[in-house]
Amino acid sequence: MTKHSRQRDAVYDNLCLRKDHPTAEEIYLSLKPILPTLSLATVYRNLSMLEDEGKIIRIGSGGTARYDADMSEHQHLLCEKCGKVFDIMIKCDGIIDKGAEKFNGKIDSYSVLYKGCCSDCLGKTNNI
Amino acid sequence: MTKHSRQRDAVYDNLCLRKDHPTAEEIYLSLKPILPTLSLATVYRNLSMLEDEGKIIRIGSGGTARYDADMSEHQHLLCEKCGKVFDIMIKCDGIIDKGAEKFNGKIDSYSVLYKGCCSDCLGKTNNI
DNA sequence: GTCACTGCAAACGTTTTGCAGCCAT
DNA sequence: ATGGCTGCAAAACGTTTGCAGTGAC
Repeated sequence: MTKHSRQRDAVYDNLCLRKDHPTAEEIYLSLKPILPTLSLATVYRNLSMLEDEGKIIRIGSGGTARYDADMSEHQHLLCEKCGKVFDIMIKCDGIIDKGAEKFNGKIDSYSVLYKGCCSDCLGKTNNI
Repeated sequence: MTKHSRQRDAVYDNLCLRKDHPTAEEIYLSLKPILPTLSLATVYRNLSMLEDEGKIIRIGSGGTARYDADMSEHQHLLCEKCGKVFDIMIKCDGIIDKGAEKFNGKIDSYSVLYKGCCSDCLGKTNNI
């Protein structure tokens, strides 16, 4: 069914190598010099496929979607000043059981999104 | 500064009365019969204002934003079959401290988004 | 009377889709 | 040679904005 393509591999490899949590367009811009004919639509298509395959996750933090190829259990923090997303490497043991006690259905997964301010932005003027 | 308006009160009241977590358009459609001249842009503008005032929260569950006027501490579950959002009334004590231990910045808030299947959808055929 | 508010329409940014051609299998 | 993939352009989608006019204070 699924064939390989230079473009799909490039999108996945690019995401694996980066520690930030790029948007589709950031991936596109980063690959464009290497694959000059690459189209943004192809990046979107491949990101969806990779997400469906469970190889990457989409972080829906509000407006623009960001992506992450690190599938180990961890959570994210959204810096409300600069909009960047940071990893928080914690496991929340028991949080699914806790939720299941109060919910009359099946819980498959959870994700925690913290909001706050990253250390870079804290360092800059605390004023407006 | 902030004046009252029939439209803003209507949006807020509508959201308070509903137990589902409507989108902006669902609120708009529900108010249109009562306020026939109401515009979708006004609903969006008022939802943003109410959010800024801290009277409602926006649930960013992926594509379309949903809103909730219940400001008590609770979390949400997104049913992956029907797309509805359900309340899960739990407090995750200590989860901010836990995150703060692993993050070099300031954490203001957290939200947990569970994914799974609601009891209604579980009841229906488990097949595709 | 002032100024925040509304309605409308047009603009916006992100994401999806239709299509003809291409390339991996 | 098949059919999943690509690039392009256009469309779709949710949301925001500019503007002239209205209504709350």
